[in-house]
Amino acid sequence: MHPSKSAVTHERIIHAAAEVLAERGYAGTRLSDIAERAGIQSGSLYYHFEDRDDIVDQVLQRGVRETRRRVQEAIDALPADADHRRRLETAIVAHLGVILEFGEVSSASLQLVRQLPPELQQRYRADQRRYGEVWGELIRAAQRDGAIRDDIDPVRLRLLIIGQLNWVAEWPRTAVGSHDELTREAVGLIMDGLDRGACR
Amino acid sequence: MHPSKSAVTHERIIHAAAEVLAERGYAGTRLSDIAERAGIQSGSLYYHFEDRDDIVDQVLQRGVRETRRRVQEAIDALPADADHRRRLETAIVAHLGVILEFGEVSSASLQLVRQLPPELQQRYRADQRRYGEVWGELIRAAQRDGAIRDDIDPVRLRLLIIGQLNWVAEWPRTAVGSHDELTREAVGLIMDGLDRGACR
DNA sequence: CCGGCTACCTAAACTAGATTAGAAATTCGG
DNA sequence: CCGAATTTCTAATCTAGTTTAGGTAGCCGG
Repeated sequence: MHPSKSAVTHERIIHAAAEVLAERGYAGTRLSDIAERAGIQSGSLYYHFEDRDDIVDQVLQRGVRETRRRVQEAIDALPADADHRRRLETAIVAHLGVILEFGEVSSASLQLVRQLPPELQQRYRADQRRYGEVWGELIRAAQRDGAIRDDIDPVRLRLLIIGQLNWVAEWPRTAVGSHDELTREAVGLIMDGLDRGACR
Repeated sequence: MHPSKSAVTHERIIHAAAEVLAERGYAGTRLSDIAERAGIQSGSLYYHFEDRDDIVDQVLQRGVRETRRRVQEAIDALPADADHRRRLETAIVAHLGVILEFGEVSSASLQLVRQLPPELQQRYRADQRRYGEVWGELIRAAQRDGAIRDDIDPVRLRLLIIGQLNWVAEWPRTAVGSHDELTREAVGLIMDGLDRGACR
């Protein structure tokens, strides 16, 4: 089965919308902008989507879900006996990977929440919470077994880490540089900050 | 001299606008919302400001400048012989302090840049760069003297740290908790991550 | 108590953008 | 190549929000 023409266009629209959302914010995103980047007329968007919010909704949903999927996958791919620090490090690399790869989409979905009308916001928070849980597990387990310092509230620790990674999506492209190098640096900064007393 | 009535209102508007901006983003910020929170009629805004963008501009400008001022002040207040780590730590505390205290304004000014029309964006970037320089100095000096690890590019290091702090403005209020505690935790996380090899 | 200045209000004009209805074009199985 | 289904376009409508123009109320020095 070939992807129907409609499916292809649908995809193109989602991608275009993600870019515009990241650039302009929720309210600043005009259908005409999306349409232009997708190479169609703005009226034509209504063939593929209910309305403006439907587009936004799908973009955001895809953002979190994709991120969660990738992080979960990366963790599951570890050998069963991988220790806590290794698991955390893997999650960090995966999360940052998504941000670097899908800068627009992920930063859009991460950062736009507050701007959304309550209706959209609510549906979206559920997904976000589910993703937070993945990290919550990792961190609590690591603290419980003494693999990382436990003098930081686990929730705040999660937010501090994820926030640091998320902000990378805001960087000017020139600062990002090599993805590998940045990843190495970010992991180093975070992990050594997690190290509790012990020397390397 | 008493602050003129106009000055007071002006202030109230700026504050109201900052809140709305943080909530709704640049394009989502309606004059009517600002007016409502400031307790006046939306047409009356034009007595105090040129136009919509003028309001936005002043909010953002105040955001960065106030942040820079406070951080700079905190550093200058240190004894002349304070070491590099102490200086960095002070900057972190000060920056986070602004975010916690002026959540709306600072998060607005930090996060909205990309959404702005080019005109506003440019004027704003200049201020932001100047603030970046304050940190740039601190970090480069610390690395030069071996006070912190130098295997992370100084620019990226600055962005990683500031970004982590900035994201706190995005947190749900419930997660923030005690300001002192959060500050302690954040400083700990960052500083120990900066420590290279040495044991505590 | 008057005139003028400051701070604000009201309502109407203007504009940009979302949405809709219906027509045109494209695709594709037969 | 035909015609139905799919996909896209066009132009008009509707709405929300910014801006403008002109008016009004309070305040203050004389």
